[in-house]
Amino acid sequence: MPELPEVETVVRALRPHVEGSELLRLEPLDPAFQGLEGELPLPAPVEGLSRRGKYILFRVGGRLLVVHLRMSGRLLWGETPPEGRVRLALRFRKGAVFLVDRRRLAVVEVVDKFDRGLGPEPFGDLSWLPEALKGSRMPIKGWLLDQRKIAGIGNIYAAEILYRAGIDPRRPARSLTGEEARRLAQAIPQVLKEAIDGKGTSLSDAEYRQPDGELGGFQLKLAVYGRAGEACPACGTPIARVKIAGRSTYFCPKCQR
DNA sequence: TCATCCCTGTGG
DNA sequence: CCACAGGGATGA
Repeated sequence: MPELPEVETVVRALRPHVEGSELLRLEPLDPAFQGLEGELPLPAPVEGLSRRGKYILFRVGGRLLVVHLRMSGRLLWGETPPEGRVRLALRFRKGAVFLVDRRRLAVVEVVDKFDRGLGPEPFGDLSWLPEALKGSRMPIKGWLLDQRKIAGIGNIYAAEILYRAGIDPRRPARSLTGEEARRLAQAIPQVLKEAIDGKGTSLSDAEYRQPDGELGGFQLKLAVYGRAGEACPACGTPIARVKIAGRSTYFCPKCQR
């Protein structure tokens, strides 16, 4: 479910609640998380809350509590447990962070050092991109989804970014011209920032929520994702859907070449 | 570089 | 009933 914009939205919303607050205890409500509590020297203040790619990092007592929401995880802030399958609670004096996860795919662990082999964040100077694409025969869509190459892009935003850049998602990465690669390098941070401004994408109300339970807003601005058969906003051509690397991929066959 | 699997729920 | 779902680790 959550890609970078959703994870960033979650981190920004939780930060004022947890940063500098004392984490009192970790309650595993799902057996998979038993034993996690012993890994942290509690109680201890949360020294920092940050995001790297799609990972959420709580710095506590010199260690890192790492959360990845995968497809269906949510982090909600509240005083009492929310509806749904609550798997873990991080208790503070004034409330708690609840991990809700319908599919039980979310991952939580405690580490001393965070190293997942992630590629660079998709912001700032992306002038390295054109050169990086040259080595790969992967479809450009698959390349964008590979977290080792660039961190944080998922299935929705890969589609939206390639639409914005006017590039066919099936093209081998190394077939992009310098001009196309530069368009891509522009589209990546543009689309992601717009999605963060929109507080993320909630496609169905069963999935992504902000920590206060509200839906995101960017689903209203999606140009192609989930819109197979609908008219391209620019040219009216029906949006096509194909599978790339096992994932549904949406694009405009006329605008994206 | 690709299928397969993890897990559960929903929608066609 | 089966296909599919916003992610990613794994092994061929």
